Amino acid sequence: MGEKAAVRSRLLPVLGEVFRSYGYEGTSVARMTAATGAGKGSLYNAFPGGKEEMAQAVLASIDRWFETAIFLPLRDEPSAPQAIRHMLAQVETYFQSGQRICLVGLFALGDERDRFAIRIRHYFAGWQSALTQALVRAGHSHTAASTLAEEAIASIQGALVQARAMQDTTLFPRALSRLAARLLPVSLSEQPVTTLSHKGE
Amino acid sequence: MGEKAAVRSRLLPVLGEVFRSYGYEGTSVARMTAATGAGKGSLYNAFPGGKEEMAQAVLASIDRWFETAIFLPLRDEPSAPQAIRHMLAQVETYFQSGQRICLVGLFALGDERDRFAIRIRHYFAGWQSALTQALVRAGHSHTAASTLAEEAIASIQGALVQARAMQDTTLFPRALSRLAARLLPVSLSEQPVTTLSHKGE
DNA sequence: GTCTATAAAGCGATAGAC
DNA sequence: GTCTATCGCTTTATAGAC
Repeated sequence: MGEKAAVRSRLLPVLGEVFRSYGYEGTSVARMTAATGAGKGSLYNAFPGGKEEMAQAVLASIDRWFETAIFLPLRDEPSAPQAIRHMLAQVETYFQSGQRICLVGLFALGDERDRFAIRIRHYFAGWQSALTQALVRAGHSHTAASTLAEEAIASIQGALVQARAMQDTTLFPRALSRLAARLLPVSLSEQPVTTLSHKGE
Repeated sequence: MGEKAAVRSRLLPVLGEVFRSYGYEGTSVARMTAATGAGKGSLYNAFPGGKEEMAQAVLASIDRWFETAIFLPLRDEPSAPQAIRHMLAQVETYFQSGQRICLVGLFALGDERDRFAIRIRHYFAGWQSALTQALVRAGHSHTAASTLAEEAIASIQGALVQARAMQDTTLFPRALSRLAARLLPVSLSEQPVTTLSHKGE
């Protein structure tokens, strides 16, 4: 069982990229074997539930990554502005300046929303909640913070759609730097966002 | 030929909703026949290029609708604020308060982006250009208007993703009313956009 | 012009050799 | 545990009756 879990976690990142590239319906087992190098037998041994279990596991691993890398710092980091800057830097890296899409957002738009509703909702709600907390600690009222968080998440998701539609690699970083200006107090947002690579949590 | 075009335009709206519901890969000919009531023969008679031609035609019809209903007023309406209010009202209706997704945005995120790149880009670029023109007429500098237009389109696309992810029907109208506050001068934005319950932030 | 029957290919998933 | 062969089933697309 421990061995199976090791194989799963080795396959998960690759499977994630396949789902990202082709969507849920467009991802075939043939494409998975091509991308992972593993045979059908290995894939079904690691994920007896087949394609659906693979997608569920991929979504869960994405959720875990965001939880530890972004949400947790947003909730716990003593300096709220630093946590927010950290979020923006992590988001820029994770989405590769807009050249990598958000799989959760893709599934949210499609028919897959119903199948993966709980995980999709959990991801967006977790982000909203964590960012709201950071904004409250940064001095905003709760209602203002909640609104601002909602706007920020929509801006990120929208910029990912827009950047891919326009095939403009400058668009997503531009959206993030505007976001920095809106989320951070003026005196603090003067530090450039993109260049500060992981100031830590 | 004229008859064929009539059949096409009768089928297009239904095919559009099927693509919206199931995505490009998820849309099968069987689902099309079920939704339209037409047999496979009729579908392939109207669209000899099959599924791809159908999707191209759907995207073209969406683009035409936005062009006449939204982009053209944004460019030509003498009162720029009125054109912008008109845009927001049309967007709210078209996307059914966020319960209907943007097919162009869905295709932009997926693998379909490459196949339909020109049309997808044309849709987003046309919107960006028309809204920028309206904002310039409303008194913004060209660079400010361009930035604001980019932000507005991202906010709309992002709010559609977010609304579906959270399954929250109040989210999209809320995003639109915030947008009204940002795009319109204060004195003019006091007029309600639709029946908006939120006066802004 | 619209239908049904059918073809050829690909799909997810399983079985069984090793 | 990993592979290949294979099973049903569905897919897109075509052919031909009407």
